[in-house]
Amino acid sequence: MVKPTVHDIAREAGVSLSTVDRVLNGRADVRPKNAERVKAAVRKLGYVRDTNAANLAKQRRYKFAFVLPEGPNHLVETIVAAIHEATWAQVADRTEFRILSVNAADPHAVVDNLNALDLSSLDGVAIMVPETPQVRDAIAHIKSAGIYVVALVSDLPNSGCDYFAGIDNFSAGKTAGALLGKFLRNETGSILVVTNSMVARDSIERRFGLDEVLSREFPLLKTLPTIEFHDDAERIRETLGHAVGANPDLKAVYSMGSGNTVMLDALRAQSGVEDLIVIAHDLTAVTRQALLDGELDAIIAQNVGHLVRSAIRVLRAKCDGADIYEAQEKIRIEIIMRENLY
Amino acid sequence: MVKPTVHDIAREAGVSLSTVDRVLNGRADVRPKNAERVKAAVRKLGYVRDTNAANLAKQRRYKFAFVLPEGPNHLVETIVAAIHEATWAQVADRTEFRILSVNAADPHAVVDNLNALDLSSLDGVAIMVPETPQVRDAIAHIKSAGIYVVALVSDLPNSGCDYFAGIDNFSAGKTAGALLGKFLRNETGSILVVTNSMVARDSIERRFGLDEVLSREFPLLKTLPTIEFHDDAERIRETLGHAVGANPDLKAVYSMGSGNTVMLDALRAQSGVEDLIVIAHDLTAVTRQALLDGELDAIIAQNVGHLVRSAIRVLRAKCDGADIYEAQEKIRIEIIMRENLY
DNA sequence: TTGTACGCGTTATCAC
DNA sequence: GTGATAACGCGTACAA
Repeated sequence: MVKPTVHDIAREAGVSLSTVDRVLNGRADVRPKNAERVKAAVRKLGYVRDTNAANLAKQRRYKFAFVLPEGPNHLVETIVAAIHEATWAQVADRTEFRILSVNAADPHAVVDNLNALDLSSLDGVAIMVPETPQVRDAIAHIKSAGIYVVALVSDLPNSGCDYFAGIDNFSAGKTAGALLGKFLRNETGSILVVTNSMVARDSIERRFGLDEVLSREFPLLKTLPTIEFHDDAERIRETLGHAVGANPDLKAVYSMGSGNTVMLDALRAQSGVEDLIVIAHDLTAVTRQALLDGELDAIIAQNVGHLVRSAIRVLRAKCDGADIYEAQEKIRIEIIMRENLY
Repeated sequence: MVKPTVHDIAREAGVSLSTVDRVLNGRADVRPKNAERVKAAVRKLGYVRDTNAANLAKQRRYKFAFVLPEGPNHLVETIVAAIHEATWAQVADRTEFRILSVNAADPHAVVDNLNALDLSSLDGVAIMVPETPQVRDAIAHIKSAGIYVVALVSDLPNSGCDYFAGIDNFSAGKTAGALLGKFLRNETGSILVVTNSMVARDSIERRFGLDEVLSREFPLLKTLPTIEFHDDAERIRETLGHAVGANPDLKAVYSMGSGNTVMLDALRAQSGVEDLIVIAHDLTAVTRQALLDGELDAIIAQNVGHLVRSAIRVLRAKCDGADIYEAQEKIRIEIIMRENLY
């Protein structure tokens, strides 16, 4: 039992190769009778297209773009590194990438960049920006050109994307909560929650998840209001000092998003915090080192290499009209401690 | 800048296509001078063989075998499921699998099965059995037939395998230790360590890792001697009862390997263990449910789907003489709680 | 609708 | 040893 080819289909259906091709790819009108015979032959022989042979014949090149937030951001840097690394891997075969840096904080700049994409030379885009009405419109425009769109890291639930590659941030927050709860079992105290900015929906969702778990399962622990420090090192330092002073029962710090560097700096400069449990998000050079040094107790992360490869595979699958192998593409919420650091 | 083809190489080197082919595939003797010119052209143009086109031309079929322990074992069942699932994925393109169940506890049976493999119709094997001198010899025999061998789940460090797909069990034990230590921070007490059998090197390595971390970082916690219960539900029940009675300071149970079902059953039947921290290995139907029910606090696992796909990719890369994309193939030690269960 | 050249690397002939 | 040539596998695309 060998795999049937288009030739087998043509013979079985009693038509020419080209007719088979037209039916399979919907290129032009085929007499209904013939079309039906082709489809019957496909079913009967169990034909499945050999994507590699097709790509060879078509000299197919997949052209994808990544739209990422600009500015100093460790997570984005690891994503860029992963894209470059993937270039050498099997997943990126016949694939070329363009990386676009946009000022994610400025919706207009984002939209301008999205609209400036040369849609005629593009098959798919992976986008990592916050969802705004303007972004939604820009994505609708991109999609109307027949280009596939994948949301990366941050979901864009109302933009009609073809896929979301990333973790469920609500669950990520719940994971942090469960971890804090178990690390502090039987203890009473408060938890300081910090983030760079609550504008990103990620942080909001994580905060919800955190509170949900803590209030339901660990009522002895109290979360303090979220502190946003907007890239202001001074501010986080002051806030931390104040929080330590005002909350003698402070037991932990949860850093929900970017800005781990300043948070860790502030922690180092502060006295009386040696026993604090500290949990942060994202595995980067900074958090990795902090984990090794014992400054962080655990990191909640998503595997960035996997994330990028997954986005690429999904975009390719969409282009090929192929099924997505869900089990492989699922991005997991990872808990990383010093001992299982990779 | 397009990808160079064999034709480009021939032109650049000033030789014929046939000579290029002879050099690239080592088919026949080529005058050293010409061979060098071909190699220089390959380097200069950055030629990389298009594996897909080559496989198409060769009508390549990869034939792999998985050798797995027989008998009731949830981990193995999930591996088998993952193999079947991978059959439908891109990684398994042009690939066919044979699954061999062997009585892993009987070295002779294992070797008989390995020796019974039809080496002439095989390109690679993934093997999951304990290492014994007999197994080592059998693997040497397989390798001498030019077949690639990957150790799966359990490393076979002295058998000259081409690769090990699995986690470092020493680190896995350390991870469990760190988790227990942090879950029980500031507490004094003892930890019950159970496994089905300490014969498997996995359990031994995990135990070492556990003790290493606990003794170095969490001296307040004491580990009890490992209890092996050899598939004996009665035994684990008795042992647990005894341990609870003899150690009023018992704080946690760590299940190092297979046999989670009986361990959990015993725990359910035992009174006075509601506050115990329980950590187990491997994500299976049983441990998943126990996690959801709150009977387990955390699971240390490896992603079985990833493990299987990785073994397949590595075997294929070996067959193709291609590089292995290490970052993708690394199997991570996962910490799974109810909140980040997938 | 059909025929056939094409893309890529491989394999086999037959000549020099 | 080396070169020229053709056929092959698969799906595609353009001329006829």
